[in-house]
Amino acid sequence: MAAVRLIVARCEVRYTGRLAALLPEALRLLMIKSDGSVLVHADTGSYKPQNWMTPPTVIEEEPGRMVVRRRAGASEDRLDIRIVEVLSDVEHDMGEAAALEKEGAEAELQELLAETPERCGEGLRLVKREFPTDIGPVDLMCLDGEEAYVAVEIKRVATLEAVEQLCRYLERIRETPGFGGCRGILAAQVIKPQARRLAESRHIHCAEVDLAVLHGEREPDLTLFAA
Amino acid sequence: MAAVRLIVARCEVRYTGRLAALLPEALRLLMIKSDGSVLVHADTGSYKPQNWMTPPTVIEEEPGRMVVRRRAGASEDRLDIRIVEVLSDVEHDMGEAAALEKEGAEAELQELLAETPERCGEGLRLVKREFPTDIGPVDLMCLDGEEAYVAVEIKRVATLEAVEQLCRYLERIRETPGFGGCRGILAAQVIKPQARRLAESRHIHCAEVDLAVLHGEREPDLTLFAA
DNA sequence: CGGTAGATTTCGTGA
DNA sequence: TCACGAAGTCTACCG
Repeated sequence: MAAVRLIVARCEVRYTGRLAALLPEALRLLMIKSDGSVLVHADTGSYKPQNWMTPPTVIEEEPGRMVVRRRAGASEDRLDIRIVEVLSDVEHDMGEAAALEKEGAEAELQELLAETPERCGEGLRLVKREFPTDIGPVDLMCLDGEEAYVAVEIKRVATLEAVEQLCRYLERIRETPGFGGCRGILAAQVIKPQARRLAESRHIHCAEVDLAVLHGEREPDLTLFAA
Repeated sequence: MAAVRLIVARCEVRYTGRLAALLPEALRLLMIKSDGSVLVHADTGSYKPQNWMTPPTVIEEEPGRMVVRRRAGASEDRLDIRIVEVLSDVEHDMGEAAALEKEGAEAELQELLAETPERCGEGLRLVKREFPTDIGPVDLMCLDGEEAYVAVEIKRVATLEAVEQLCRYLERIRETPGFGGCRGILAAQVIKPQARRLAESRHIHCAEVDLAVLHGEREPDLTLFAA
């Protein structure tokens, strides 16, 4: 049954599991979803609940008290809600909800750069997307004008981590016969200054790419949502 | 005014900003908090809203439509909500909500290990917490029984990243006069197998620490929540 | 089920 | 304000 239950109550919420957390007594909003999720929201603190339990859960309810348990191996996670006063308690049937359609995440950036790899570096042409190594796939494997391999790591925002990730891959790739001279390129919409410095000190080229420009170069009717 | 407005409505939600996302028409729960946050929840998909806008926001409302805007430099983020049918629209005053008190996060682990550094390695004694390097502070700097420096990186869960973070620090520390022989130790409640392998291949010692044991060794009345 | 990487990450802290 | 690192991260994907 696809429904959401909303309770506005004065309550105290205690979480024990990976850590211990106490939410002192106050008016709060409890949201209980049909998949067993329990969210405790306040009137501020957007997006993230103050306290919560992700499914699968077992919910025990008695007057003045609600206990939400989650079984995941040895460590028992639980949410103890001590309810002092209930101001509202309603349930809404929600029916089916279609999935979210997204456009513009890293996956799309990779798609666009696979179409025009020269945006990452002059003369580049694509060899393979998701080029496999034994520790995971590199986003793009290309060849440059001098027939040398170039591994491209793509990020929406490139941080130090991205540089490290690319270096891990390069380490492995260069051990592969024929790939000894493989270069690395970090391509991202935004490259953080520290990431750029580390990349340059490791002889990794940085390419900041503009999504709008990339979009302008492809067929307009390929975009998900027309204007 | 500390209040939360809850709307159950059949609606379509479109986000444009860092990416474009479309949520097709369906029954959804809209939560509007007093700080301007707008959350769109479905009956499943716990914790995370399907669509949202973080404060500060400007909300325009007219029959059948709600537009939430956020100004942050050049890129205009906006949430367009086309409302077909409103099933419920209520507002709840929430009063003040005290902050969450936490215990058991990485900060506490660092505190406990600073008190008993020998838990990370035999004969260790603390020199300094948050020992500075030019790329950021190392969690603990210690001396071992042979008067050699040891840098300790503390994590709740240690992944590959943690190893690389520690390696970055060690690189810098060892360039400092007097610290040329500085060793590294990775201390965590949980060390992922791959992280352990990488650490060992880089001659970094791994120490899995038990929070309960550490707790048992300190003054009982220092704990946040008594039993 | 465990591990890795992405996220409109969000959130806090320190410079 | 900006940048970095933690998070009960959560979530999707791949083995």
